[in-house]
Amino acid sequence: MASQTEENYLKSLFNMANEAGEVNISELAQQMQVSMPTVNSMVKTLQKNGWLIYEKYKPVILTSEGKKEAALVIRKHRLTEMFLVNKMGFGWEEVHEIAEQIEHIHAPKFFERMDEMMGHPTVDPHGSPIPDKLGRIQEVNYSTLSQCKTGQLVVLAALTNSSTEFLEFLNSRELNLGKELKILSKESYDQSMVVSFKDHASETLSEKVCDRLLVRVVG
Amino acid sequence: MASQTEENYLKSLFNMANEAGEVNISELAQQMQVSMPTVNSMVKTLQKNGWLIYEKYKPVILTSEGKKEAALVIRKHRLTEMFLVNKMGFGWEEVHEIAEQIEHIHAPKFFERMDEMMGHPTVDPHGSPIPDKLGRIQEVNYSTLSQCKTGQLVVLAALTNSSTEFLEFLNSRELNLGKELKILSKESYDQSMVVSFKDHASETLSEKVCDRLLVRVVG
DNA sequence: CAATTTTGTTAGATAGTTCTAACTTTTTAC
DNA sequence: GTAAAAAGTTAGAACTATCTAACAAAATTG
Repeated sequence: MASQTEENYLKSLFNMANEAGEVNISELAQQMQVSMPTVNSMVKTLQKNGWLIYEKYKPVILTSEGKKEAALVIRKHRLTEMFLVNKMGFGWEEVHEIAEQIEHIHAPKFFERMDEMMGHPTVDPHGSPIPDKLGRIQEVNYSTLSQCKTGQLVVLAALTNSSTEFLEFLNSRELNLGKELKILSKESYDQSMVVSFKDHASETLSEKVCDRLLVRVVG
Repeated sequence: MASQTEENYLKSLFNMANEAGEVNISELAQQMQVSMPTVNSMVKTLQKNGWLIYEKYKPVILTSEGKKEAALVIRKHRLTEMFLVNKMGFGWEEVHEIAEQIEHIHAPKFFERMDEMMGHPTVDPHGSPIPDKLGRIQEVNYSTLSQCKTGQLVVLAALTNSSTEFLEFLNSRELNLGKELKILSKESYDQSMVVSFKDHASETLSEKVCDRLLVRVVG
């Protein structure tokens, strides 16, 4: 069984892996907010425990067991976030830090019960997919709002970034998942976009914001 | 802030303290399932951090800060147990191990929300009092069923032991908190008691069981 | 391609929590 | 009131997760 620290490394590795499934030591050190020697010794431990493959001066690669373990921690995290929002009344901007702790609880029944109570949700409050009990994650590919064209009708489905500040920004504009947006125009100078809500006035969104909004095109 | 290990020591110390508030090193070692040298070094740490008073070869005594810290961990434990039973449908025999982990979560809002959702409960599913936000614990003094006399009418209010096995025994007899029992007789040979339930046949309970049932006398 | 920068490794140290072995103090019991 | 038992302490070690300093390899860049 992975320690809490190991679980956090696995989670980061899972989230950072590129197409080749590789992650550099320095990237991981930055992500984990520890020094490179710390990562160096930890990847040796993780390799010893079978979670990843590591060779001197090479990027690390998760094994399939490592990926599964990581996905199961992410499952606990995302189920918890969903539970906190749907069953306990928290805002989507409040749940990350709490879930960051609860994801390390070893109590299968507890997470099973959450899952049942919510009717087996497939995404968390930020639209990220919840891996299944076997650690399989169903990838959905949304477009960023930036990639959409003027005139398109889209539904806000997920976020590429879920920082508290961004979530609070979205709250202030009443931009929540499921919101239908019509793209009125795109400013070629700064890539900002003007969108209208179903029943509201129109709103201008900066490129930075548009890059972080994942949408499903519906018309 | 106390570490998870420190919190566990404080909790045990709080629960084990006698009238004088004293706990021996060997008792604590047994309770915590570690060696005496481990306890010795940990009580030095706990003293350094202001949680208790310790002198060589003397029993240890919690400071008021130590008591408060312990009570707040116990509060989180008991609120969690109550939440698991009342809001998530767990049985009272299933919740201890889960609460044992969740009690170490640092997220005041999370426990506040549980407390609110349950309408500020004062006891946990086993009848133990839930300390308030300031760590104050309201002591109630029930009698054990053993101490009661033939003919008395009592209500099951709490337990002196909440082991899974005992709770499963109580489940098998449909003995839950709030149950009204009439004491029909007491066997002087082995101190076993015959009680009748409101709407059931009578049942014989051994001394061991009667010692572990805390009741409120109602008639 | 050689110099510099970036990335990664090794060595050695620290802090927390635990252990065993050996020793000391306190308590118990004849 | 001494001898044995129980309780407690010290010393020294291990393991996990971290650090800094120093060095080495790989990548970048003029």
